[in-house]
Amino acid sequence: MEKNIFIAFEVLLLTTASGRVVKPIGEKEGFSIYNKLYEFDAMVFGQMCRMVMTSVSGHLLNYEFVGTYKNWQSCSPESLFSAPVIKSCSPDFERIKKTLESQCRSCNVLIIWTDCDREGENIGFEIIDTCLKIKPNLDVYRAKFSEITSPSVKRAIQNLERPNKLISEAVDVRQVLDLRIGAAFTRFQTLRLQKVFPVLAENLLSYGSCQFPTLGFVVERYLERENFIAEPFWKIKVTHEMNDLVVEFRWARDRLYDEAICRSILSRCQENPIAKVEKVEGKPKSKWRPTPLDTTEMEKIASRKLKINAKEALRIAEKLYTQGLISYPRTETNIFPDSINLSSLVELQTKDPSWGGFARNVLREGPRPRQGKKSDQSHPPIHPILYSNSLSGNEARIYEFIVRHFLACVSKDAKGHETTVKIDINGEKFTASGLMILERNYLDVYPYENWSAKCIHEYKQGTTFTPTLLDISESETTAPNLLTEADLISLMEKHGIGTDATHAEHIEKIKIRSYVGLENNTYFIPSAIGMGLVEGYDTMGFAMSKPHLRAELEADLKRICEGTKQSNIVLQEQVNKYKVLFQKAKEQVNKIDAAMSKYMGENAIHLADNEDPLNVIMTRTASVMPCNTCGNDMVVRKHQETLYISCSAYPACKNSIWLPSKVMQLSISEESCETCGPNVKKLEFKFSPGSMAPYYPQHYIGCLNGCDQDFIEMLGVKLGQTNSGSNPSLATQVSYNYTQASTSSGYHSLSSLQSTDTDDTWDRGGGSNRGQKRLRDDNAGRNDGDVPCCFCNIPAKKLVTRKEGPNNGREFLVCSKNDDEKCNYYMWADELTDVKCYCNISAKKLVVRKPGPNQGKEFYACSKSQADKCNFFQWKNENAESHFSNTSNKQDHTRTPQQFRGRGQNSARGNQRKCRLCHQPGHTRRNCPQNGE
DNA sequence: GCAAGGTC
Repeated sequence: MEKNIFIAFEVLLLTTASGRVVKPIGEKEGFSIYNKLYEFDAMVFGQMCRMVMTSVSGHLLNYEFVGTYKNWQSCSPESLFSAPVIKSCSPDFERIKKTLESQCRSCNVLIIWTDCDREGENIGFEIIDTCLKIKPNLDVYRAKFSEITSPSVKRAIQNLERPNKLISEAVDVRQVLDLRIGAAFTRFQTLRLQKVFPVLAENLLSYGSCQFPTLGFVVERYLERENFIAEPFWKIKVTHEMNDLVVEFRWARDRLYDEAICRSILSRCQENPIAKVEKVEGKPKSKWRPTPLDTTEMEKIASRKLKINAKEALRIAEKLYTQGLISYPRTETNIFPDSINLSSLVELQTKDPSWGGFARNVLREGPRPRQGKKSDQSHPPIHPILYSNSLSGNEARIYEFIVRHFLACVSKDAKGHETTVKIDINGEKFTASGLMILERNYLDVYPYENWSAKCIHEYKQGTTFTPTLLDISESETTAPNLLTEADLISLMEKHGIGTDATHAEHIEKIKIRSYVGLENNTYFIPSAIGMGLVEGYDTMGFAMSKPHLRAELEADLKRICEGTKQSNIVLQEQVNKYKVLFQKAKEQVNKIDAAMSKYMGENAIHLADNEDPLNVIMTRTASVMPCNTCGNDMVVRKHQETLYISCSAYPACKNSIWLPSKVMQLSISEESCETCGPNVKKLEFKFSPGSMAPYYPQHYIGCLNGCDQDFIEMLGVKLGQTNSGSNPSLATQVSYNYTQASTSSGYHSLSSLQSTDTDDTWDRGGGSNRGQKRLRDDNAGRNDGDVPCCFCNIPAKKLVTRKEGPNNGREFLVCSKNDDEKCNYYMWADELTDVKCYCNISAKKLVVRKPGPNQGKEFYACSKSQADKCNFFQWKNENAESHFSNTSNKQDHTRTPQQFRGRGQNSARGNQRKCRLCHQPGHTRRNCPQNGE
């Protein structure tokens, strides 16, 4: 084998280069139980290669705000337009990422097989970025396929391309914009309206670039209907009754909106009310079978005909897909590729008592699919894969519909014969038509459509007859119907709002948010909240609820893909555009209040400026000065009783200035520092009595940017990293880095952590430790119990199990950070040991359970989860010196755990002996814990 | 507590 090729799929598929699904040489578990690994050999680049294949499940990484920007109360919504965002892996996807990281080590080439659309390209780059971090010299290719069939896969592997960064960048732009705009406007309108209308206190009033236009469609149709003025119109009605059959003729002028003219035409007809048959025409007429089924069509028909809403229909289809009964349900394709074996799929259905006979007929004639015009280049139309007769309820109904639709679209159009009769009554023309159905064909298997025959008399050209009725009829125009779910999906598709996979979600979202409701369980009607929001922004002159904002972005994204516009420029322009809209919306927020008030029938509470929740946040999160590390705002914060000034990008940036306990109050003054410039605000301090030198007043207004050296020294803030001020020696930033906080033993006392707020507990550093916050060494080893560090390398928190059961009362340790920041460290206190693993955390003690010579013997191993743990292993009664059975390798004995770890990585190249049984270093097969012999 | 996009 020359090369190892690592392929990553967006959805799982096992093929060889020839495209045949094969029995893999090896199937092994990755870290994620849902994303397996397969190994097989295939010919690539003219040589036989060992392929390792796995899948990811959609996006691996997600943009999110960091630190204080996640918190609604800690930053202004407006700051979200420029707040730092990071792309990170959510916990659910960590295992998939780990599989990629571990597998790519042994590969030379990476081939991306994600869907060949924009999102797929972006997912591809998430995989690439993940793997290149581990193995920078991987050669990366992109397989481009038009569908997942044997010839297409074969063609793709023989014509590998390079991944397209531009396409991926366009998706990044969309992601960042959706996040910034969605979060900023959601927080803005939620915070404001909850305060102004207490009745909304529990409502989340979200804004999103897809959900809002979706709401807009509903409101627009509702208003069209409300504002509709009916207009009367008149028609001339002609019927001809004979042998109990009434034939109705249509007027060639259809309708007239002027009664007088219509009546005068009628009078003329009545002067000589004889109908002359001018033409009788007969021609074949077909009713076309449906095109192969794509997602939106499935949702629309399910909603219209089965009365199962789009969200539920898609959920059921996904379930049928995971059961292997139908093909992938999220597809925009309505064309069957030539290579798909339709006969065998039809064959599977021949055993069914209801549609089996029809399927046999199709087989006899040979399946002939009617082809549509859409292709997503990835997935075939939705079709049954296996036969099932054991489903029930809506699952059975959706499955039956998919089967019937499939059989219908590969059968034949219905055929009929249409007769059209044209008559003349004293100069006015009328027509009537009849329909005879000759062959029902697909209609026999497709009850979701019908075709009615229409009878007509036998007329002969040149003959005459006297109409039974010749009169005028009056009607009026009717308002358009409210939108059904199927109408809404059609509008979303037409205007490019959402994707096939998300239409149903956006509709569901506006229902959950109480922006819309359903009338007669069928027609969408906007709620007071929905009306108020849309009209509020409309009165400002913004088309927030119209689809064209999204359409403009789509056009720009296309330019990025084509290389005619740079992604950073598009992002900047779009962010600026929405930021201006946001600022205007904030200025005119009263208009939203007024519109909401109008529809909700509630008075808006008038808020003074200092009561406006947005202003309150602004005051609290006002910038003291720019951070000298990252440029974001430094803001005043408080931890328990201790005031400090920290970078708003925490934890991405940990720059902070902790103030001593003698600072009792701190506020930002209106005044900027004359020396440091307009962006640096002076601070108003109030000190505890007698805590400062006599010449400092108890109230003092000063700058902490570095220009006021006397004050900084008096305050007791140690000088740290140089600020960007004029005098580098006057810097004030003190960086507290928890990872530096370990004592020599690596253990901290719980009591020392709890007392961090008192100034004396901390050694603010000096000399080589300048700028680093350290715990005093004498805190280690106190009687109240040493505690180990968690994965964040800060002392863990000890808790007691309260849940009833065998562990009730047992102590355990977890990360001491807040819920949204804490790591997943978990350890029983009674399993704590002094031994540290390669991760430099306390190892746990375990017992060999496997029967054999080692059964009952105790050993130490990494305490992290299976997915995260290192290779550390040590028998309990052997000291660190005996880790390695290779005694000639003396220098290893003095290595630190970190060095061992480095060594462990080298060992992949064969420098270090590993156990032949479990392939872990540090012991031999003879004393391996897995050795049951 | 926020978006939209993948997907299991």
